[in-house]
Amino acid sequence: MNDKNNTISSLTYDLIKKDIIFGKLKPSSKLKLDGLKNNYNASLSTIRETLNRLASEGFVKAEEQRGFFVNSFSNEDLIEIANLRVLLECHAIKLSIQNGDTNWEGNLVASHHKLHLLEKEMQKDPKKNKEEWKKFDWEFHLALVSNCGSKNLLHLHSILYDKYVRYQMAVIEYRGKEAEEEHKKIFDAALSRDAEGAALTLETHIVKGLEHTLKAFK
Amino acid sequence: MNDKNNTISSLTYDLIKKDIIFGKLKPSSKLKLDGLKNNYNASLSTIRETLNRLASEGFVKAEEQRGFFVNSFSNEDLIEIANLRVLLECHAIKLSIQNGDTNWEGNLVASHHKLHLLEKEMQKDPKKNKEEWKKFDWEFHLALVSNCGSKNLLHLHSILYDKYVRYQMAVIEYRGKEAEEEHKKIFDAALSRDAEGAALTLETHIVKGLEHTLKAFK
DNA sequence: TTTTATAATATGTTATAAAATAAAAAATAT
DNA sequence: ATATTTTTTATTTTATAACATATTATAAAA
Repeated sequence: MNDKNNTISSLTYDLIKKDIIFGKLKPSSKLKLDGLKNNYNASLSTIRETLNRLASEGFVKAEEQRGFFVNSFSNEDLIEIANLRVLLECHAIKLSIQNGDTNWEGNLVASHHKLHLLEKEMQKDPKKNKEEWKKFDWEFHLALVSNCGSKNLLHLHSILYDKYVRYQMAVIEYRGKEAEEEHKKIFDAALSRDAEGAALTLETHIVKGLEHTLKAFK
Repeated sequence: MNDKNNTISSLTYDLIKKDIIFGKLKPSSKLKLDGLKNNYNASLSTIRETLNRLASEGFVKAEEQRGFFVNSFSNEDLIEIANLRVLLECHAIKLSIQNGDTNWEGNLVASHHKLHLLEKEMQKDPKKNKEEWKKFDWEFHLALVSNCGSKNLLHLHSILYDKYVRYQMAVIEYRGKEAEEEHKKIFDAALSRDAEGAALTLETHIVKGLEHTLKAFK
């Protein structure tokens, strides 16, 4: 998401997207234009613009003449998203590590450190601060792939990440220590420029997360 | 693109997208709201909705307070798109072949046959009917991957295909006999359920197309 | 080159109308 | 009497137009 919101449109977009990802707007629920108009303080056209954008990214489903709905949850969808994330993110991390420079490395160290600190806190208080966790987890995963050299790839990846995380946010339990160790392993492999190793660990990381979320849904 | 256009919005979307892909709306050109409003017979809000959708798919670039532009061409962008297409389409074709059933096979035979007929015509008259060629080429490539079992993957693939083809459409020369033979090879491999072989030939097919387009741009 | 004035354009809201869908009520058949 | 269909009513989406404001682009002057 953009740091600055110069326009009401981009602000509304960020707000609604966030509310979808964090479950304030529930899966499958109807997004009534008039309601949104009031809740987000924007005009009808602005709301429609926003929903159209979110629909083409796949957070919202647009049914012609019937309106907009928050995209529903399903096991198949989650599995698809996780698999795609594996495909793209593992590809990207390999490229990124191969191209990696000092700047990239510095950024990576910083983001892992911040994530690590938060994860330690979360082991005391597991349901604390989902938003903050999402931010740091994202920044770490972004740092890993940021040097892949493909804007198109990074863009697709960021959307898939958000879709994946929406499912995670719907689950109560934090995966905890296990995920933390995986992060550390990926981090170490990346620093030692072990592209294959990093990609493999990243894959298990995502797949384990998938399994954890699937289990919680059943 | 949708078969039916129940709403002005979806019609306008199809028309503008088509005009971008086939170069009627030139890369980097400004998309003035008032102009589009008149050319596509839609209201301002409808035009803005459309452009927002196209922007989040990456056909249009939205610059806040400055308006909308047709996404520009660059070698890097084309290379990124081709590489992503390889990554996704080769992954999808392998899954699709593994899952392939009779229905899939029938559809594949039909679409390859139609493409083949058109390609023979195009060898006589190479710059004929780009739109039709795009349609049949798309239907063949879609048939190949259609059984991959992932809606999310198919959706991403369709967008990448369109982006890739936009570059191809900007090039005068048709690649001809070479591309035709590659299609045949992919087709044969798919029918004999040789997933790896099909994926490898598909990769060369896309990469050769990339090289051809890059050469034409220089 | 910088500043100022003007024109053009994008952004945003409101009001309004038409078309389609959804919900409720009435009528028909089982 | 219950279930199903049809009709009516209400709600909602889609679409346009008119309008106000803010920003950017252009041209002229300092």
